[in-house]
Amino acid sequence: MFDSSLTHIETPLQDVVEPQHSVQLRVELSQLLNRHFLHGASRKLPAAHRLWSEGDRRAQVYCVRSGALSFSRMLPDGRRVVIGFAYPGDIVGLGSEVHAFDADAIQLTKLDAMSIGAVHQAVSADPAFARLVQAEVSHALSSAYGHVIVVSKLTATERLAHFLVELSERNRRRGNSPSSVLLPMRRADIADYLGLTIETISRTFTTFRKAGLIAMDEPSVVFLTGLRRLLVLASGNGDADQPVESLRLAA
Amino acid sequence: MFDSSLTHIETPLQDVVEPQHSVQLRVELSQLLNRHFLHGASRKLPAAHRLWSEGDRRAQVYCVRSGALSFSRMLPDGRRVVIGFAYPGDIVGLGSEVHAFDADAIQLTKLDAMSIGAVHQAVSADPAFARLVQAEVSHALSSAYGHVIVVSKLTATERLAHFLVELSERNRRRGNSPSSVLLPMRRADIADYLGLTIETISRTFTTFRKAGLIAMDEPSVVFLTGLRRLLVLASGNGDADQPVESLRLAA
DNA sequence: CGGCCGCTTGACTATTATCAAAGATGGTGG
DNA sequence: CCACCATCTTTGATAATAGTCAAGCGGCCG
Repeated sequence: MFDSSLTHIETPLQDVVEPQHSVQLRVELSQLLNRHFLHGASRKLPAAHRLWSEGDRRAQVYCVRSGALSFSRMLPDGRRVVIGFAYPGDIVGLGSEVHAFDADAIQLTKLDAMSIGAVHQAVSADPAFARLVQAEVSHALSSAYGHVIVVSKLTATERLAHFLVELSERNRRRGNSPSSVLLPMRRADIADYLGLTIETISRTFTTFRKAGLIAMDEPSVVFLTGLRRLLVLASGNGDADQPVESLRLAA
Repeated sequence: MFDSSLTHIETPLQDVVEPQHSVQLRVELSQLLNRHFLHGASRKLPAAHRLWSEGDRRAQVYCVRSGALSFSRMLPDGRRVVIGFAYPGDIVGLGSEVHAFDADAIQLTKLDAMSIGAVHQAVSADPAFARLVQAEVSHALSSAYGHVIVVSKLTATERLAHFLVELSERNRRRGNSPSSVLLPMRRADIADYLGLTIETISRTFTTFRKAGLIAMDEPSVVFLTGLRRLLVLASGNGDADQPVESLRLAA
């Protein structure tokens, strides 16, 4: 039981952010979360409020019920790096005893909390929950690796395409439409997540819009009208294909 | 035992690549490795040879005895991303059932192998080994997070400083001198690791040399003559201090 | 000895950051 | 209820960092 728990770590096929929960695991998920988190304390965190700070000792593990969180870190000179986001259904606070990043609500966010002790108990008592926990840790690892690729080699265009595809994939896995995504975070968060500036983010959105890849009425709702081409961009197919060609022409 | 194993994950204080093995853990380490890896098959991998490829199913877990490995991934258009390196004492192959990256020897590398089954057994039988495994996974996670920061926000100068400091810290933890580092990998590997080009790496080395931060006789041996200033650069203290000032003047 | 590979350096280009300012949007107080 | 203010987003002009293209140097191995 123990042996398999640590080593039986499933890795996503691609540099995708979401855990590739198999269908069965996905089915189990809501029951599991309810079983273990419902009896924990519930918490409501207003937008821009901090759940924990870098250096804090972890006291609770949370399940995001609604809203969204950002994980970020401040460099000494004020530059900020956003490591990732958490959305409803995600379990956050696993992986380290001392938090390595700040966690902030980017919207009004509802969380269910479990104490560390309760997590320990649940892990030993419930193999399915143990798998869930391990899947979350594994997911975090492959997500981080994927993100390294995105920020170290992709162009601004490719990074934003990747970001949108990431959210689209998440929607699809959740049974929602993959052809539109909600952006609960501000442009600054996206910029700091992708290693770019808000101006570049904004300009790239405009480029995408003019190229017919997306449509936006409000900044926080994006319709992926050219999902196929976005996918090509997101995977880093550089200059090999025509989609980029047409994009350059349109830009 | 099981409960603590997954959640009792120690995280490095900083965005450093090496696990912050406490003194006691470090002391245990050699015994542990010998106990569990000595009876496994030993393997000698020539430079530039591949240990595993992306997509391969994991069959073995290895302990690096000598030499060095690189973990990398190829983008569709030929761009390469180096995710990290492994040096003697590192345990590699944990964390996912299907390898997410290629593993290549960058030197003649000696490895001791354990089958997955043996790892499972050892984890359940030996709590200390379980801690070691969990420390490696935890280390990989925080290492990946730290690397995201490096490649997403730091300048070329800061990235290379960070890289050198990383290796210096490793030396110090191992009881070796922190004031010089060996670079077993080629410039191309460093470039792909830091998200830069070989030309930029080379130029930055030259800048460091002219600024008195380092000294080099051969490309693979670097004396960190200005370790203090390198540390400041590595932490991303941007333009706040004088070290960068003097560096700009010297460049 | 010669060719190959890796490192360094130079000239130029290009992508993205920076600086600046003008619309939107949303919330608050008069 | 409307006006004002703050905040966020978009757009424009310019600058800087790193990339690209190209060539020369040096060591190592056949």
